[in-house]
Amino acid sequence: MDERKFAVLKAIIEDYVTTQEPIGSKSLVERHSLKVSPATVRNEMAVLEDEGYIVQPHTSAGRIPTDKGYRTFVNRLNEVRALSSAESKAITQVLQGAVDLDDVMQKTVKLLAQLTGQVSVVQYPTLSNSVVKHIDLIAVTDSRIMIVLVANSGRLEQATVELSKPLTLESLDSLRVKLKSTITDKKFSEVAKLTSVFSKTANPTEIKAIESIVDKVNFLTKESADQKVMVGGAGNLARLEPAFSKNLLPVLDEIEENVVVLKLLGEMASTDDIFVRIGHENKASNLHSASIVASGYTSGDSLSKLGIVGPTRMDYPGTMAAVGAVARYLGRILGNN
Amino acid sequence: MDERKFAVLKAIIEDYVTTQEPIGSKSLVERHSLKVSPATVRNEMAVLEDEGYIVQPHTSAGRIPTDKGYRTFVNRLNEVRALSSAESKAITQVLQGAVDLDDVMQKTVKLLAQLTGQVSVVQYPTLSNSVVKHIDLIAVTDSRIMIVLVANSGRLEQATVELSKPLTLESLDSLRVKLKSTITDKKFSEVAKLTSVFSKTANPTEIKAIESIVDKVNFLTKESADQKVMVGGAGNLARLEPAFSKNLLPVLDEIEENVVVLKLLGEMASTDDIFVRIGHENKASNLHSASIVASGYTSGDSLSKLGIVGPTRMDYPGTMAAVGAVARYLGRILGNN
DNA sequence: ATCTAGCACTTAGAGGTTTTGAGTGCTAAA
DNA sequence: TTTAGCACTCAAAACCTCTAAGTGCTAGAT
Repeated sequence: MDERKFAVLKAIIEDYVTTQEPIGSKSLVERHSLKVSPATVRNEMAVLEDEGYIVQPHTSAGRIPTDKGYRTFVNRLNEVRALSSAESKAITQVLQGAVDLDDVMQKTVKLLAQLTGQVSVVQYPTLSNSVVKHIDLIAVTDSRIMIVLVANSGRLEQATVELSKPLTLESLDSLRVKLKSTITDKKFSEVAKLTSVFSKTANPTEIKAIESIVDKVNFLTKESADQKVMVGGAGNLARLEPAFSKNLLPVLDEIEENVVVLKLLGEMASTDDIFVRIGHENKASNLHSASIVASGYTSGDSLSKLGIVGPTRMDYPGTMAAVGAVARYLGRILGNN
Repeated sequence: MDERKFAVLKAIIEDYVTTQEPIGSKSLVERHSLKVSPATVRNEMAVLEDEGYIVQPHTSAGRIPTDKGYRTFVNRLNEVRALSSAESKAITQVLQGAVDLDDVMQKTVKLLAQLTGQVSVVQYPTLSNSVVKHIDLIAVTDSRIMIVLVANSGRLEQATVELSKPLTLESLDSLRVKLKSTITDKKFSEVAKLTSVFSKTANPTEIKAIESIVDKVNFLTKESADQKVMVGGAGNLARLEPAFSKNLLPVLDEIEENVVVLKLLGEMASTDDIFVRIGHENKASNLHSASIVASGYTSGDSLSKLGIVGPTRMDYPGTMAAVGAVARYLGRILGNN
């Protein structure tokens, strides 16, 4: 595609994104300082339409971009726009103020939603490559044990176990010590293997209690525990056109279920590039009018993901810049460098 | 207000809530088995309008309830409708499956949103009356200390402290032991007082590190740490009329800030009755077309709150039943009886 | 003393028509 | 290759009419 055609496509996309209305040749020439006449632009537009980059909603209307149009536009954005200094300042300030991991995640998800005006999703740092930094068993009542597990990434997992018979403080202590020495500094993915010997060596009367505690520990360190995400800016949905949010509502409901989101994010490239999936590039048919902009972020040795979901008609450069910047800062904060 | 007038008001409210359209005398008589003619109903309606319980959007239209109308309707609901057995079964099943407090809160907020179809808010169990069950200091790296604090209610608080100079493992151990013995089984509200002596006795080279750790502990146990809520069902906003959600959007933004919600909930009666605030009964003017249904719930010795925000035109009996039931079950689950 | 049938009156909104204007494609000249 | 000019298209705005659901009032029925 030659330079001028692309300029026209770009202008159409930019105007359409802001006005949300089909763009005609005349207003295009006016708003952008293209140095040709509307008639020339019309000819270019006809070609662009033939080639599937734009369409006319009806004969006498202007043009709107197709998925293909957005795609080539995004592909040509060789370099991601830098955020304004105010924006990047905001990011650092907000994230710096966070006290713990949950707080960081919450602030991040909110930040992303505000910067982009879309629904945002942030995955917790994955555990599988993490190392157990600390484990503790706490008797909240005498038959209710709370397990606290801390990863070197700072992520904390907890669970409570309800025992059918109370466990004496002594055996809880001994179990704690044994667990601690066995799994501290080991990878999360190895924990289940390491604890498998526990049930054999235990005092028979306590075997059941110990088993259920160890089970829970294994559960917490299992892959599935990775599947944790935070969703934010759901209110932004209401700001968008009803037609769109209607489509997306079921998705949102599922988003709160985490599973779908993880699948979405999982499908994204696993590098820390910014990844964009536009309209029909999404497999799920209820996302055919939606785009996803995501990026990986690294914290220590784990790679996790974050991103936003919005209508295909969105400000890609701005959104990509925001997603990229937030991913970068988040990695920095978590990686502590 | 005599019996029949109330029956008419009630019928109008019920129909209006479902159809969302002004209700006329004829359709009223048809749908409800009032044993009088439309003309009679019309007379009653004229009186109800004079007294401010209902209004006509325009001369030739039916009537819609006013805030006052809803209010008297709600006040006459002397006994809260019981939930269907399917519903209460769902509640127990969902809540029983939760593994830890965060999970309980998240499931609760979601449940409430689904049952009522509104935006829901649940406050975490307050800490001020809780007792410290456990405290631990964990060196994530040598200059990064994580503090873990568990309340007898099962609520867990964490924070990380970044030290300017690393602390030796020995002094960390001694601090941990000292902290543990000082504040375990003490009320959260007393912690700050108890730790105030720490800075005097500490080894001068470590004084700064210890101070910042103790500071953080105090911060975690301070009242402000109480201010934690979870919001859910924001997607429901998009389902409601745009006119309404437009009004409520700024509120939702703030809701994510927690502060407003807490204020809202705080204003509610502190008993565990179900509390309803309708339209203009809300002080905030952007809530003038919204109603709040809330209830306190008790877990152990702490009283916290939960509720929903929706348009004035809502199914009060159903919503009140749901809020009440969820509050009751939540208290039961957390109180562990 | 109530209730109700009947009727004249009101009016938002549904349905239909006209007008407008932004946009197009094509042709022919620059 | 670009552009001015022009006939053509069509969604949406503006306007108009008519309908139907609703009302209040009056006078007769219970």
